[in-house]
Amino acid sequence: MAVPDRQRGPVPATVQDVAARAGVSVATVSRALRGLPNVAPATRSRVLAAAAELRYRPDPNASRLAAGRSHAIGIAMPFVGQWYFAQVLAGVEAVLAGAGYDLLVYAAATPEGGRRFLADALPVRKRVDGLILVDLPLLQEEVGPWADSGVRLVSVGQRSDPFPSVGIDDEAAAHLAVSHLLDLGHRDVALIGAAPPGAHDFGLTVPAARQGGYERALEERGIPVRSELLAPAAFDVGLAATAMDQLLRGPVRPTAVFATSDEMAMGAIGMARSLGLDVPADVSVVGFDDHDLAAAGGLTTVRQSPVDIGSWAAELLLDELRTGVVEPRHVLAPVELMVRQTTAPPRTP
Amino acid sequence: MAVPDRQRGPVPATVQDVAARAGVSVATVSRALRGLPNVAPATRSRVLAAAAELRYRPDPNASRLAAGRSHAIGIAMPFVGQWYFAQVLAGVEAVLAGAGYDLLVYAAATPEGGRRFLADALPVRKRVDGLILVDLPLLQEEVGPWADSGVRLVSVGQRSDPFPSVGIDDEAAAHLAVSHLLDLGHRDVALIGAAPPGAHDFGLTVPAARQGGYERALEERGIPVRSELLAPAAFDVGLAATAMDQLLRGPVRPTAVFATSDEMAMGAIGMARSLGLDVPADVSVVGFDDHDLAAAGGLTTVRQSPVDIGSWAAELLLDELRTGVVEPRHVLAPVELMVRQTTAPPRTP
DNA sequence: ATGAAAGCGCTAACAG
DNA sequence: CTGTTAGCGCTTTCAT
Repeated sequence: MAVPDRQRGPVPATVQDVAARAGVSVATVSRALRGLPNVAPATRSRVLAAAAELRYRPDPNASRLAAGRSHAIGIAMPFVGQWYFAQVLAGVEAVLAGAGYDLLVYAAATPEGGRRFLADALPVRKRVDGLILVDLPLLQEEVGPWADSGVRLVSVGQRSDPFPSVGIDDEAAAHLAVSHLLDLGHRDVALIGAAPPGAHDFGLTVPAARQGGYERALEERGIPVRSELLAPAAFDVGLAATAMDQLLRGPVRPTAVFATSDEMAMGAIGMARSLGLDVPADVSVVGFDDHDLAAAGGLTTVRQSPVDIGSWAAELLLDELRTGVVEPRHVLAPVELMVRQTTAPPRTP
Repeated sequence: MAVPDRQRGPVPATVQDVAARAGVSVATVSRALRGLPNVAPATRSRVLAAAAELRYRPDPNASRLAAGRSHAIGIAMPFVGQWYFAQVLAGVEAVLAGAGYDLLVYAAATPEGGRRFLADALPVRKRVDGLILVDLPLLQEEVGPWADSGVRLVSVGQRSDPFPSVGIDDEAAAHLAVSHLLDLGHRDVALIGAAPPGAHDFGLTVPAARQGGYERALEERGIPVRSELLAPAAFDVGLAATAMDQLLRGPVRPTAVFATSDEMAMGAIGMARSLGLDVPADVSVVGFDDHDLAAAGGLTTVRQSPVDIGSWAAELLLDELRTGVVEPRHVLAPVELMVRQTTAPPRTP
């Protein structure tokens, strides 16, 4: 038996082989291939030619071990299957692929899972040079360990000072959405996606910020915030539908609803319609995100571009990795109100 | 200056440290920590204790280099942002995280990108032990190089013989959807998501298989397939809306439409409604996938569970990696017709 | 059951 | 500008 089952085919070439073929030392090969200075042009092209002929590919693990850098970055988030997260991931992936970095994905799945992940930097160190945290709340006491770990952090959405971040102004965006409803004449505006009790325990700020914008918009018009109109729904379509059902049967029936994600908005609209109500005639709904399906559904919403947000986060991280400089910038991504067909003035009684 | 900016904090412990602390050799530490046999129970617990005290974490790169295995798997797909792919990714991630494997993500973005990725196995070898190909068509001549590369392959959706795969029976699923429409009495049934000209050049079989099921259902009832009712839309919401627009204005106005993804179905429905038509009274629409938003939208569709498909693919791959045995199985995942509110009998004229 | 020692393939001083 | 030479931290024969 000549070869063990795996690993057939031509034995991969190593730096040694390339060096021999080019008639130089391995050090020169390493320099030439990585584009470092202090290599004579003629030598470099000889090395390049030899490498090409041998179809040489550096072993990433050997170089990671020797250099202490992985040329990989990680992205950690609550779920990979939800629209927003998948979009951010897409944006990150595109930038990293272009830069020749590997992308590792970590999903937290539950708040506890997120806590466990953030609580210990050791498992990821040496695996990635940097990490993008998407809507995962870093606690104050975890900052030090991560800073010491050598893993560069950038956060998306949820901010994690003192690390750089990319995201939108959630408070202002929510204010924009709710003001649109108020401008139309609504006064009984419900919030689907309110900050749930306990969210603060996990340090989540996004739901709270959006609720803050909702409250400010109401208060600016002298409309009191009523807890009966506040429904948490954990960014889940089904829970949003249930919440809508209860709101519509509740003591004060809202004439309009602000859902803090388009997925929740669609769940709410579906419920309203299955209850025989017309949207927007009977109840207006404004969402958040501008989901790929929002336009098709005629959904009025606040648009953000998670793909861009992901791209910027990746670029921020790559910059930091390349320059070594940590600029604790906070990039604010734009939002825009997209008025479509799910909002209208309240029915005049 | 005591320490270089990066890499502060306690210097990470190595096997050497653990060995010293436990009073054994590094070889024994290595064996004990990995649960290999031939380690006295007492010794093992001493090593475990020492490792815990030192907060030891093996350096993945060193072990990859020495052992020649990465304990990482990759997933390659056309897009990470689309619902189906994001779900598959979620399923894969969950299984791998549980198994302690790293997950690397590669997106092809274009057919050409996919071709380039598949054309050369070298870049991923040593990075991952296995690779899950989602709807990426491997050409015959690429099989050998991948088999030789040592990277284990499993495909999802699009099949890549002789490698194992997980997926649904696209032909049968489409047949199910279209038969539902025919059972309702429709005869002019359009297909949004037809195999585009050129798809075959890339070896894509999924659109063709779904179209095959559509055609068979019609033929079984003696209904001729008319090319005017066949519209490609590249799994894109906007293109589907455009296609719907043209179909509804075309020579033979369909009374029903089968869209090969829910996203396309929703685009089509949105267009129909904005044209003042009622769904399903004026035109029935059946989708494909059972997207998270399908139920909320009352969309009739063929359900599949991409999360499960991803999980199974990951498990297949892990089995193969652990046992070394390649069982060229083809796992067929279930589908189910979900009849909701977007389909009804054609209006009787 | 345990230890000694030889690498895995590459990078990074340090010389020259 | 180029070569020599240590390692990086772990796994794995081969002894014992």
